[in-house]
Amino acid sequence: MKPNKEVTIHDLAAELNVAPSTVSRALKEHPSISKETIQLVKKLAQERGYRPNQIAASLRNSKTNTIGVIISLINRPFVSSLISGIEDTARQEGYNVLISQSHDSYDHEVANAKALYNSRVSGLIVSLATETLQYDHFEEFFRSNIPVVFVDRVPEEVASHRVIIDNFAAGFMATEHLIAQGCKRIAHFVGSQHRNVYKERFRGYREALQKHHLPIEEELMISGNSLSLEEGTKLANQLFSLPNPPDGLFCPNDTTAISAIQCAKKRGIKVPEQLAIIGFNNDPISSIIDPPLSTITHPAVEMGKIAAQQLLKHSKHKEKFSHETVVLKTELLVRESSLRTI
Amino acid sequence: MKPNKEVTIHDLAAELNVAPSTVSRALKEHPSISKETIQLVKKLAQERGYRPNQIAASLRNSKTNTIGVIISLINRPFVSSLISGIEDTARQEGYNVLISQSHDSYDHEVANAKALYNSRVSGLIVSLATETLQYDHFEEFFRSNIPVVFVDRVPEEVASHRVIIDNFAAGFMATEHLIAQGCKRIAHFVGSQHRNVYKERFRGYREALQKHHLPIEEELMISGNSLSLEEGTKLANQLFSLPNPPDGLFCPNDTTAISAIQCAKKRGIKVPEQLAIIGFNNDPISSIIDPPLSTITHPAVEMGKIAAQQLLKHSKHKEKFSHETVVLKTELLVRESSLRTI
DNA sequence: ATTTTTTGCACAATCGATTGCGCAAAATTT
DNA sequence: AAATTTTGCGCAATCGATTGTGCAAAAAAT
Repeated sequence: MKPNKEVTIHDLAAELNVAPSTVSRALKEHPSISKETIQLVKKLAQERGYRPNQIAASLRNSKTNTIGVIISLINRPFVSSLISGIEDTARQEGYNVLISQSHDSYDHEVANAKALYNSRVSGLIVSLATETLQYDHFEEFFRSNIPVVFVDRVPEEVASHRVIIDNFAAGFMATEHLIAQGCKRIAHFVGSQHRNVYKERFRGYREALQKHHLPIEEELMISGNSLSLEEGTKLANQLFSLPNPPDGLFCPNDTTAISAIQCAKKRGIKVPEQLAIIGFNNDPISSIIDPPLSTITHPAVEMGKIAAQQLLKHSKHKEKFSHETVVLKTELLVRESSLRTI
Repeated sequence: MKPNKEVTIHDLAAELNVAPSTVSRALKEHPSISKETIQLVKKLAQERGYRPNQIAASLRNSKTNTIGVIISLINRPFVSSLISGIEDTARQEGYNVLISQSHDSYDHEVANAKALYNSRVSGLIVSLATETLQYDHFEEFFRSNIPVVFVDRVPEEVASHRVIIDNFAAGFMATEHLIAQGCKRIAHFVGSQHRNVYKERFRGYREALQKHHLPIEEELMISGNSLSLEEGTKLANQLFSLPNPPDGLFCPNDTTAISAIQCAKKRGIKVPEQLAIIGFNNDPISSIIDPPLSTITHPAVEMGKIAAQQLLKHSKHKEKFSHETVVLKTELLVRESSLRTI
């Protein structure tokens, strides 16, 4: 057995005294090839350990059977679950998944988009970087008719395929829950207003307050950026130092909610008695912390699956420009951090 | 501007009245092309928005500049961090990263290996599935001289490139720490003995006991499989139901340690006073739980980086068969769950 | 038995970049 | 001025699979 040498359709063709084109068609069971020839070719292919060269096929077809993914950072619970969903679905359909991290930087995102475009991906799934405000780097995909599906963090200005949740409704629901628990002064960590997710959650928060005739107070809306554990601690300290501290807190992610709980503990603020807290995402950690964190479920794996399905549908059937938006359900998950026995 | 039509070196060549080969060489600053021509070509390439077609280059070179990755499941903290490290390093060098999940199933792993092989990846990074006991599916990579680097969960029987930690030393260290805290009956959740990581941690545990003349008791070594949160709860309950329960517990991952802490809490077992617990991995969750979990640090991101570096080194220089094993440092991270004030 | 249709396959171009070989013009040496 | 070397670039094959076109043999229709 020669090493380093792959069997090609030419080898098979030569051995069977047929043309390479016949072998190619036989392997695909093309109707213009007789059953006997098909059997023969397939048998020999099996014996010789023939493996189709995807690269050659990709070149010929200008199609790679590869999905490109651009996300912020893989090692975040939501993101890794999203990718997990994408990968499972794509691989079942025989597609490969190429991933790239933007690290929430616009420049990285642009560079990754270019790289994936050059790699001739069949489609692209994107969850935008926090920084991203313009979307020119996706234009060439649109022009080349390569489907792009945005997930979770989507552009508001661009007509596109989307898989999202109703962040407004979720924010509203979370806030209303705190109100129902008797909270009168409800604070919010305000995420980057560039991104739909934080913007909408914030809007939901404000409208819930309005609906229930609670005042909207500037000092209770503290702006963050990365919404990391560290930043969460900073924001929480800021909040708890107010002369008139809040009795409820809606965090736009679980990470900062965790920070808030820990910070509250240190200061001797009782959760949920003195301060009811609710997060967002249902990260694994939210069920572990003490007290367990109330949160909004976020169907990450399912989002990934659906995004991949959308992409494959458009990639295969070349349906053009029926920009669909899929909105997935979220649920209020009440745990102890917000549950008062009134 | 025509849509759907990519600029090729032929287009550039035609416009400049030179041969495509000249364009190709000019773009690579090949010495046999004059400086002026290089300038000319590069300028036009820029203007026309030329993008090299990786596919065509890959076909010609039988090289894809793509790294394949096979891991168990992306949405685990250790794994996603590992991939993050791989991706960062690879992309800096202009490589793409193709990921696939084995879901800890041997069959999936084999299928993914085949798929990645057919995609002609330039190299492969693998962390083995729990189930995997034979390694034939990597043979074709070896034969084709495609570098394979095993990370963390590596085969013991196959000569290969490896990036690992010293699981034995870590297990020993963890156990000795519990002994130093005054524990006399130290339990261990025994992971799958197919995998080096759990096997070695277990061995470290036993040898530490021996060194300090503590009895090795069968009933304190409880075997798990998935080592999931759910399984952890089961194992913990089993352990705590012993007539003579342990006063120390070394878990081979943080997940089961978390389960154990929660289970202990429910039963009113005080951690660390009655039961000192130490985990493994330093998952984010370990610092959040109450009491904070002592653990062994596991340099996931760095492992990914080094694995990618190893791979790229071998991929580029085609160095053959100098199977290196890189062993990374781990540290004992003492938090409250094991810290007794003796 | 001849014409028409169908069947089964071969030929050759194509996808786009790469590279060994070779040739002519320019530069250098004698 | 002639011989030699160097410089700069073109030609054409190659990587492996795909596919439109065409042609001969077999099958069907007249």
